Amino acid sequence: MPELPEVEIIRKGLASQIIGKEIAGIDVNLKKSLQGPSESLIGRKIISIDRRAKMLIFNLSDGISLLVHLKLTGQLVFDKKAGDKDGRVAGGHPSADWVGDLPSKFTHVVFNFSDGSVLYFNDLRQFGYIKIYQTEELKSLKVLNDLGYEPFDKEATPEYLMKIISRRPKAKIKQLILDQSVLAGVGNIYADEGLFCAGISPLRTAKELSRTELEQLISCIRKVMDKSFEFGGSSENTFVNAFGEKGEMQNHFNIYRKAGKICPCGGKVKRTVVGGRGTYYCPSCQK
DNA sequence: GTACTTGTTGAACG
DNA sequence: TCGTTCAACAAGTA
Repeated sequence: MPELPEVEIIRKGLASQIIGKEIAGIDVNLKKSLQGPSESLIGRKIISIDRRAKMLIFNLSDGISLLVHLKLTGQLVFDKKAGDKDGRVAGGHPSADWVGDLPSKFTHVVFNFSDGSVLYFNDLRQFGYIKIYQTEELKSLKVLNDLGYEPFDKEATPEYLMKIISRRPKAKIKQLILDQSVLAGVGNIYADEGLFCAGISPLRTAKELSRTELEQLISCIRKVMDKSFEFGGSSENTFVNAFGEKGEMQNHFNIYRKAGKICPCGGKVKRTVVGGRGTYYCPSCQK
């Protein structure tokens, strides 16, 4: 499930390949996966790719933008040549090809570029989407405007969090950092890993945290995300980069999905539920 | 066969 | 109006 680091990895990978390419044709196999007048995209070029939280924004020529959310199982995979997955490997990377032949039965949208290359949108659980907008419309789009600062923004400070906490005195710290209007781009994995790194229990009421603890937490979320960039993202579920390759971060989790395992501190990792989400923590070193 | 998982939205509630 | 809780979405995995 792509969170901020994974989406950023996809953004970089795609940007290195498809900037300047012209859309020659589009196959829409599942209507809800591509919302809007798809025929209006024909002939447009990809100008740039931005990321906001866990969303990607493709800016096309003539003031059109695509807003892409991969949700739980969405994938964007680029092939240099349609029907030839050897063309998927860029820069000599060995193919950890886990996606297999494309299109597959989970390929819902296919962008065919004028040079014969292809971009596949695959989504096993069909929660993800690509929406077509006028670039201008994005400024007033609720899903974008409601987002809080990202963990790497300089505005993401303990004071920023304290201000939010004062409005939400009952919220548990994990619920707050998972809330996209608080820290945009943080998902379940990096919330748990960040809290573990900071030695803070996900069950703590946010209001009880000191300024120092909040500072530690922010720096820890950055640290685990940085680590994920290094390892090419987490592929615990269905994440692959733009070339269909898995990341390695899941082999370096300290706490996520480790219920019953022994924590480096010697304690036993527990699973519980916070805000309706599976939550992993070590009661002996997270206070 | 059944429970569970996951991010986000939207509805219902106080 | 605001915060909080919870169902809904899909489909594979345990």
